Amino acid sequence: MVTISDIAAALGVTPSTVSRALSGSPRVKEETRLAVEQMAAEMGYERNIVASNLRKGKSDIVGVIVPRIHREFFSNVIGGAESILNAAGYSVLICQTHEEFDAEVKALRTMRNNQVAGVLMSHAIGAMDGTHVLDTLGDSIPLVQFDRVFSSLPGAKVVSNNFQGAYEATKHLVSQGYRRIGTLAGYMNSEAYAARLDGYRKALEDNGLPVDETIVFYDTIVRETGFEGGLKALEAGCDALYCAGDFCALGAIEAVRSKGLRIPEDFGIVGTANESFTALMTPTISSLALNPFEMGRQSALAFLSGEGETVVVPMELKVRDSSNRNRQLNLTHICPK
Amino acid sequence: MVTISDIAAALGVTPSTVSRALSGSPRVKEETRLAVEQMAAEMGYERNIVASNLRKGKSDIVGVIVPRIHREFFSNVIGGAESILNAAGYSVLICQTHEEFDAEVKALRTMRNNQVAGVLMSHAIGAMDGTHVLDTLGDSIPLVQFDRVFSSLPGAKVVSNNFQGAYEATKHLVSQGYRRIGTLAGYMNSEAYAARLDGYRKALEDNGLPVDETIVFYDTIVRETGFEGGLKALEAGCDALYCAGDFCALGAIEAVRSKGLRIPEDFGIVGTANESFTALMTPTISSLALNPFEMGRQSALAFLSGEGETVVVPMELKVRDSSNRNRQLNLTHICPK
DNA sequence: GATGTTTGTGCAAACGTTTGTATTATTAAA
DNA sequence: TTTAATAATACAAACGTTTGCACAAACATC
Repeated sequence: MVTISDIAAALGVTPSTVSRALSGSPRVKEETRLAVEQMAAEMGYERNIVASNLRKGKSDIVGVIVPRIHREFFSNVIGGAESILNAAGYSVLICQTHEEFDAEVKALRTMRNNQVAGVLMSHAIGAMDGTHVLDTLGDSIPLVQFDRVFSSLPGAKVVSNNFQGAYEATKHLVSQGYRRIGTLAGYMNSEAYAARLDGYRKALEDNGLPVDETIVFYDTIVRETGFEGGLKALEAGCDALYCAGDFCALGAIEAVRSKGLRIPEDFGIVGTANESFTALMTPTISSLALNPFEMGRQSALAFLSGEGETVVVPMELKVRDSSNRNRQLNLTHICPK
Repeated sequence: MVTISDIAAALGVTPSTVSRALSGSPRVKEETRLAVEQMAAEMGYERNIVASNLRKGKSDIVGVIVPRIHREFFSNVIGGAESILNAAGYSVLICQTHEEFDAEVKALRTMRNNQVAGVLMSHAIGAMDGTHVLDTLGDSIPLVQFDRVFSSLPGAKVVSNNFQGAYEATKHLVSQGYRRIGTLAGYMNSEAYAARLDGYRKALEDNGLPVDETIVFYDTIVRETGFEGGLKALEAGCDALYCAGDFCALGAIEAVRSKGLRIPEDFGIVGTANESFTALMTPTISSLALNPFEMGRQSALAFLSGEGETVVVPMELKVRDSSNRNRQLNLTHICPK
């Protein structure tokens, strides 16, 4: 491995001059810089980042902590963050917590020991509050939280606009002429789900429809509970459902079909998250898209800017066949061109 | 930040003793080790990994380079690798290449500068051979390639058993009574697709069916080309298709349906990759599953073992409704319990 | 031409750890 | 009791970079 000392020796200068030349300090003559740069290229020099980091007490590595890398949402967040960070000269160190508190603490410790320049994280379900973050990370490492955030912690936060999104989704169902719109609401211990429920309620109110608590179905997240929720909604006379997840929306669709009803003519469905399968089903499923890539970008930008503000990333309603009564089913994917 | 010198000072010993005590060297008295450990805990000491790495010339970071983090396959590979590496005390540094050669070189350089303990990688489409890897990485950093490998490069390789997998998939179609089985074969400049085609051919041969080149449809990868391929297969009198991808299988299913035929009664379909949507469609799509998580695990294990062997990860045929003539459609997902 | 100000380099310490060698304390053998 | 062996610790250099300070040369000011 060739070092700055080697370059210095080759040029008859000192390592400090080489260091300054390579880092673009104004304290070296233009001529010297050129000579150094040329020699560095010639000798195939690459700065030893580890040594540099030790000396500077900072690294160009940013830690990202997520519950699970291979969940679509998180891998997209990582992709978004990486796109910004890489361009800014940072690398990304990944840890997953598998939703466990202990693993989250361990991940934070890993980040601190590696002296990362900052940490972007989304908390494990198992983490009840944020005290462990401050304890482990100290206050010298900037923190950015995304999606699952503790407002008690300092630093920037990047979240989805769940209220507004659910409001739009519900309003869309109203605009399509559905009149008894229920919801599969998810778990209320999650802030995100609670906000979606609020948005749903507000949309009904604002559009002159009654808010009927008997057609709010809680704890419906996965396909099976979505199916059950769908059946209950039918019994309760619903003609549409805003679903706080896509898997439960899928279950609900199957429930509606099992009763011989048509979608979207007889029953409308909007899911949430824009999972990739929603665009592939027949009918395609309307979904309120999270924007994980953008959340990743915003998290990275928040880290780079160093400001501690909260960024709200809008959700986007993808109107597809399952809620679109006004036009023919979109069959372009079945019969291309 | 508390250092080993602080601990040493507090105990009236030297930093070297503290270092040895903490790393479990047999050259310190049991009594001293205990005292050091206790003091370290008391003072909240955490080893500075950067300094340690600099001195040792090695780090406990393993680099992973993939074309795109948020592709399902790769994020699962990363998840698998991380599960092994984390347990072994390593952290994972991620770079993506976006399928570009230049980005791959940059990623390799990042890895080298960070003095990673090893690199696990899958090459970008844009990389034509492996010379850049050797040039950039040198021969001191162990390399493990997975999925997209250059056999010319040294080190371990982890690949899927495409030949065997396609063989099994095709044999399965034969066993279900299909007799004119075509294939949507994909791009032949990819080793993986070529191997699948070979496996398909061999299975037909071994089962006494003719290998008919007029029902091998090339360059069919995405949904649209799959739809076209499906139509052509119907015109050619096929009653089944082995598809080298899941998206083209989806297209083929839509083509079959557009002609009013039933699946699997009139026409059988098997896809490849086990994309998550295959289990969610109606009917569910049989698919030849890659095993990305296991490939990640094997890559990490290959790195840890230091051996340069090639590991072949078996593919697994997931028999679902689209090719299963022998039993009723699997409706458990529609009507739970 | 003496004094003050830039400008460009060199010197040397520092970042926190690890590790080969030297030194001391302890024990065993003669 | 002396000597040899061993055990435990101290010493000091190293890893490669960065950076405050010192220093010299070049230039400007009066």
